[in-house]
Amino acid sequence: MIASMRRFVETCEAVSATTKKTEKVRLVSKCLRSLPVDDAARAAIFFAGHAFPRWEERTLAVGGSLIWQALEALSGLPPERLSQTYRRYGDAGGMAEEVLSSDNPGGELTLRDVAATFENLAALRGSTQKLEAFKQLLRRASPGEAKYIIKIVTGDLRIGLKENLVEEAIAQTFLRPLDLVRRANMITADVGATFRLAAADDLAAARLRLFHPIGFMLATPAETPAEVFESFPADALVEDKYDGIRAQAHKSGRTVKLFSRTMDELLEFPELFEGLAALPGEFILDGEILAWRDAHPLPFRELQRRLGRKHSDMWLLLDIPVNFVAFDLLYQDGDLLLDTPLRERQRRLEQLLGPAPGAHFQLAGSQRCQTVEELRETFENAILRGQEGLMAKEPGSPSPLSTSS
DNA sequence: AATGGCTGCCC
DNA sequence: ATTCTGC
DNA sequence: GCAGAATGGGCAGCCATT
Repeated sequence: MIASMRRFVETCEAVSATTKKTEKVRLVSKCLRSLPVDDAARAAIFFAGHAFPRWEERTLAVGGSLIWQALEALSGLPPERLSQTYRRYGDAGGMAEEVLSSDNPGGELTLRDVAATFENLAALRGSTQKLEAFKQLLRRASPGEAKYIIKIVTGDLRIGLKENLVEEAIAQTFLRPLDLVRRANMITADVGATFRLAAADDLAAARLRLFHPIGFMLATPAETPAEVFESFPADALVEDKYDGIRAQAHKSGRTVKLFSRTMDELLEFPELFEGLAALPGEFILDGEILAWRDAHPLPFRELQRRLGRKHSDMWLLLDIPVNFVAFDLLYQDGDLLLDTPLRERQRRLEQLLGPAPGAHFQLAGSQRCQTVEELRETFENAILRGQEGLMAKEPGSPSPLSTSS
């Protein structure tokens, strides 16, 4: 019985060695199948290049510098040699594998060990403590294991495998419909949890939890109005493309939480909470937070100054006012609306916000365009109003496929 | 107390 | 976020 | 056309150093 971390590394190497997606999926599936459920769930997260489930806010705060220091200490090599090796790989993981002692057979580490060390690293304070703990982990690892530990720490395996393919591997492992797997993963935002649900044949039971962010629908760019109509032949619903911060608003009772696209809680905009709390019922809104003054959006740069602050500064709060522009309704009073046509979601959204959304709130004005000329005009108009571009959506689409132009 | 490096997170 | 690349 | 890889700018907080 080989230790689970070694199996993980062998699979990564094999995945890296092929360019075929189906082969990658097969390899990952085989690995997941061979592991006990707890380990497989951890492996699924690691395969996706994450140290923790996506919805979690914990971070390791171990970056290039700390990795460098650890490798310098463990290899005993001079910085020039390290730089040389780094340049050859362009990747700290690859560098580690070459630079660390190949006398170290490793092979004893389990995925559980690695996960436990990540927990520890996240909990430790200060780079000094983190460096020590990190070096200890690498000392227990073979060069190959160190390579992938570092890749996970830097948040990217770079072996042509992303969470998308891990979802496919999960579907294949248990012969579940891929849609169901993707849906469960969107709801849980935790590919390890998704693995468990699939293993238990319980994917359909994945339940939305308010105040746990769900996956965001991302946009794909389009160059011209004509391209938009290639995607949506009939007609398109068009909104301004806002240059702000994408945010998901969860509300139930008097409780309100905002989440960023990376599923971190946004605490920097307290003036938005009251208005959201005052709206009726339970819901999840999708929208954009904009710096906004005198009926005009401010440049993103302004808004950015309010980001990342632990304590909201009253001056800044007055200096850079914000609005929440709602453009979608993903959940309302027990109904998950992911499969509901956009028209219907927008109808419910309008209803929810009412004719006069409170201060700090706007409903994204969506306009229907049926010809290329119409769309071109709307686009030019948007630019004149200081917008970045347009978002185009298909009225009947369940999940908003969006474009800018 | 001030500075600068590092890290993370927005786009 | 954008841009590039390989399939 | 797509998914994945590679890259960039700018901000704030935290920690180590001085």
